Amino acid sequence: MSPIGKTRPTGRDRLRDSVLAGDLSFLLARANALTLAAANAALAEHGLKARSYSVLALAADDVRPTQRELAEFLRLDPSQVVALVDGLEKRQLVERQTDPADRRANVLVATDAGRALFAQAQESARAVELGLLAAVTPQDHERLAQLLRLLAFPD
Amino acid sequence: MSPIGKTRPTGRDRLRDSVLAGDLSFLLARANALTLAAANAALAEHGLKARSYSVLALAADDVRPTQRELAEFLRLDPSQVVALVDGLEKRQLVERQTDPADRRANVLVATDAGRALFAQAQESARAVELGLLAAVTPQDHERLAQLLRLLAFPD
DNA sequence: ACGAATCGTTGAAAAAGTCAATTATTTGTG
DNA sequence: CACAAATAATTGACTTTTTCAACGATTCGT
Repeated sequence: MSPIGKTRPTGRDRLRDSVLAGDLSFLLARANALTLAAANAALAEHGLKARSYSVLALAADDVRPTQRELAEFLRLDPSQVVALVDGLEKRQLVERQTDPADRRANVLVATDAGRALFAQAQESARAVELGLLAAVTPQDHERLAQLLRLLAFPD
Repeated sequence: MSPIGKTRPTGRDRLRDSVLAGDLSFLLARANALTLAAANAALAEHGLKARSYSVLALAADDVRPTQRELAEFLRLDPSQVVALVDGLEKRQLVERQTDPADRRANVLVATDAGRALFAQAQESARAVELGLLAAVTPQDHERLAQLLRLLAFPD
């Protein structure tokens, strides 16, 4: 046995072996930062970012979300959703339709152009995701998604 | 069998059953947003946020990180680290020591007060984390951490 | 020894987030 | 029904965070 109980790792692993590196919040933040950067880079060629991609995805999926639902779902302030939708609507990718059931609310619907662009962007997004998950088996991928869902939707 | 192949869920689940909700990037972003908000709220009573907590954690752990290492590890711009360290140093929780091996670099070290505050803050952080993971078994907790590590440290 | 690279710092500019006020509409209650 | 309270979207002001280029000090490679 070594006479020293605990040896400090050297170089690259010094920080990775710290207490902080075991922290779930930290891992989540760092994983998210890397993933977000990769996604934004890939989506840029379609003139999208992760945010606008998310909005477009929901619109193209015929979810018909109101802006308020969007805000809650994406954890944004309603005023940020206004700007996001403005951008997509100006590009004619998406349309505001006043909800007939509640004329205060706007329901978001993708245009044909929006659906077409989303289909393309989705390809890029998928490719990025596969790249990031290169070290993860498909089973673990699904498992990870399940566990994250528990954190993302606590109720 | 129902004559309709696919039924749209109603109410709360409409968005949760969308394609986007299966997206790992999205789940990561939303889980991170909720976790970060909870952490910040809990750390506020110690005058910290997730960022400053992270820096303090590494300093208190005797990792002796340089500011550049901090920036890479926390995925921040070096200039943001300057501001972060300034704040902690003004409160005498942390000290800049010029690295004897490279006098361009500052190594971060926690003061006794910093270690004491960190110990307290760590309690709050742990409590929050447990709260968030109420629906997750300890085994799954560890599994989640492992999988996140793969995303957070791809190399 | 000397040019190129690196570390921390500064400051400016862009982007993102927060918040209160406003209008239009709906909901709940008498 | 009428009317007060609540809710959806929007706007504008304000703060915080992010991003970037430039700079002095120091180190590295040759």
